Amino acid sequence: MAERGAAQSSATSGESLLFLTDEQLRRGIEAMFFAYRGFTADPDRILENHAYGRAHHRAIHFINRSPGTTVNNLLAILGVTKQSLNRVLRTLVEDGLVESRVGTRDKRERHLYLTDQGIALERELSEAQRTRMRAAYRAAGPEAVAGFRTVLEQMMDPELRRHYLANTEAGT
Amino acid sequence: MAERGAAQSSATSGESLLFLTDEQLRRGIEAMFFAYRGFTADPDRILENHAYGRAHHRAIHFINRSPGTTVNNLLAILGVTKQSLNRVLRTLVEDGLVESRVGTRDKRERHLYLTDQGIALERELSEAQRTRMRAAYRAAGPEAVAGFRTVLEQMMDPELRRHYLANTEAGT
DNA sequence: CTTGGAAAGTCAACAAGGCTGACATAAAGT
DNA sequence: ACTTTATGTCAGCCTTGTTGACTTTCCAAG
Repeated sequence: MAERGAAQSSATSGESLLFLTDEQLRRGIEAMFFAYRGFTADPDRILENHAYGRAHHRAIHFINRSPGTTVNNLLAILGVTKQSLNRVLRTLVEDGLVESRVGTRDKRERHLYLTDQGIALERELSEAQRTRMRAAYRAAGPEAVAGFRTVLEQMMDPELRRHYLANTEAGT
Repeated sequence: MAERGAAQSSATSGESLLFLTDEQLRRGIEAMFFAYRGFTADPDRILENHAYGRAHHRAIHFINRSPGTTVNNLLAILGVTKQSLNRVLRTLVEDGLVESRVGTRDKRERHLYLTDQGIALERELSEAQRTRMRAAYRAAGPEAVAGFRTVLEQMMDPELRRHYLANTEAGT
């Protein structure tokens, strides 16, 4: 009962729009919630042993993706304040996981690189995450994976979608 | 360069396993990251106006999904400590969005219900979230949506998958 | 060459929302 | 009667986000 809204138009159109009912949308919302929990669970466990948090993981991930990226660029991707990011970067630099090099062209900029130690932690974290993702992909099959990626891309803010698409092959 | 691991077996097997390469997995990981940001962006904006946070949203969502649910049940779904959840529930009850009724069969239990005011906020939040999800679903199409849901379900911890599957039609 | 503004860093203070540990109460179960 | 379960609460801690103010560095335009 009480399934209003988009569901109604399914009779209007030729094709079935049942996948747009509020009920189906609610299912999708909960799927995102529960899946994201699984998505972060493995890295979170590893980070505990290193006295780091999810914020450190994010920084490490994107520095690894685009070595030499600037702080400003990272800020745009992560969407936090520079104070927040700086606190995380400082501990990573102090602990010898990240190197911050003054820019050659523009010496105001700091270019960020993972050290060997940083690379090691990145591997540990991303391998755990990939293992879960790989199992999910394998179980779901290639067509499901294509749909998965399509829907996720559509859910992004346009601003962030740029960052997602930006590294199709080059950045690594 | 340097695309090792699962990619290799693509030649071994008959079907293409290119969707299991580390590069494709990394893309999926970033898709989850950026999409989840979009997923929470709209409700977060609304919550700010009401001086609530994401934790309140989660509680409201699952109480709405399963009216009369107990505190213990909510704890299992949300995966936080009772102290953490209690802090959130207390403010929601004080503000008149949630009603906590002593159980009839077992008087130790508290059954949680949204008040009219709580229902109003839930609508506002979920409608914002559904609007984005609906746009993404519509743009991606039904087959992509099916794949999306399949992969997400595979990514969940088995324990949480139970809660996801538990309310196929009944709970609402 | 000076000056305006951008990029980056820092300090202080605060809030949300996690956590642990300890303890209280009521009710159910044995 | 005793134990276990469900819930609530107090105190204190941590991470990670926030704002605001301020400094340093340095490019670039006047």
